Amino acid sequence: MKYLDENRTHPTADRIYTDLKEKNPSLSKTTVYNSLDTLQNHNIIQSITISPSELRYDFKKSMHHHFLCKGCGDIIDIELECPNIKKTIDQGHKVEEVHGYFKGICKKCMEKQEK
Amino acid sequence: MKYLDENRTHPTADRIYTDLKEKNPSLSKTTVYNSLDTLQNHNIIQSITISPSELRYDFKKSMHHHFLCKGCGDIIDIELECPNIKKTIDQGHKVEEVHGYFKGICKKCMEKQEK
DNA sequence: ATGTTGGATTGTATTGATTACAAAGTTGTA
DNA sequence: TACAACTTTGTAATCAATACAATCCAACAT
Repeated sequence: MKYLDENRTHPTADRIYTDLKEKNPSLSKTTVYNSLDTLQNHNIIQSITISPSELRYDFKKSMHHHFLCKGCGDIIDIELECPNIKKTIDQGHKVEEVHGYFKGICKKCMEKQEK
Repeated sequence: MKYLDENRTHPTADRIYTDLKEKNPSLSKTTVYNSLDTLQNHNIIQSITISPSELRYDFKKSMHHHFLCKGCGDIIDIELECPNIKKTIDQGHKVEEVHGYFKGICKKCMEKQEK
């Protein structure tokens, strides 16, 4: 939990495992997955299915969107509310999570390309 | 392509494979993945990363959002434009794809629960 | 201090979607 | 028919995530 609070980079479970293992060599991958599950069940973090084949984890704060750069793979927070969940609720569905993802090329990569 | 046009259920690659194999028993899974890749590169279909561990495929039409039911696993189209991509563009990123996902319990499952 | 009990941690084995790749099949053209 | 380019197939490999049994550890009772 501390790690996710200090690393707002939407890391994968594997990244978390590798980084934490440095300080705590006995750490097992299962423990990482277990802890992530627990934190998720308590609504402290959320998992992000923005990139295929792996989950990203994010400290839960105010509703925001994510931008995945196809160039460098970074995920950038976009502070943005979704203004029209209403329509979904009107159709009779119960909305528990809202995810907004954009994909493209981030500012940094755009600038690199121009050189 | 025809299959996806006729089955707007956001199927997995495996579902497509199983269904098409009935009419064409020699079909290989690799062919399905290859074809999906090709269609995707030509911007005819899109892949949806709404559920962890598997990709869903969707015929590309006007921008719309998706609702994943945690009860039955169905994915429902929500006809909804995202009104504020602008903010992301303003920050200097180049937006190529927009994905809006809601998760919760769909109308059908809600009604079942009430019984 | 010793024993015991329940929950956390670990490591290994398994699953399942996707990709890699080489072999076999197919099509068009000269 | 013969050749080249492309598609399709099947098997093996990859890799994130899960299952599960064995081990560890802290708190508490004896």
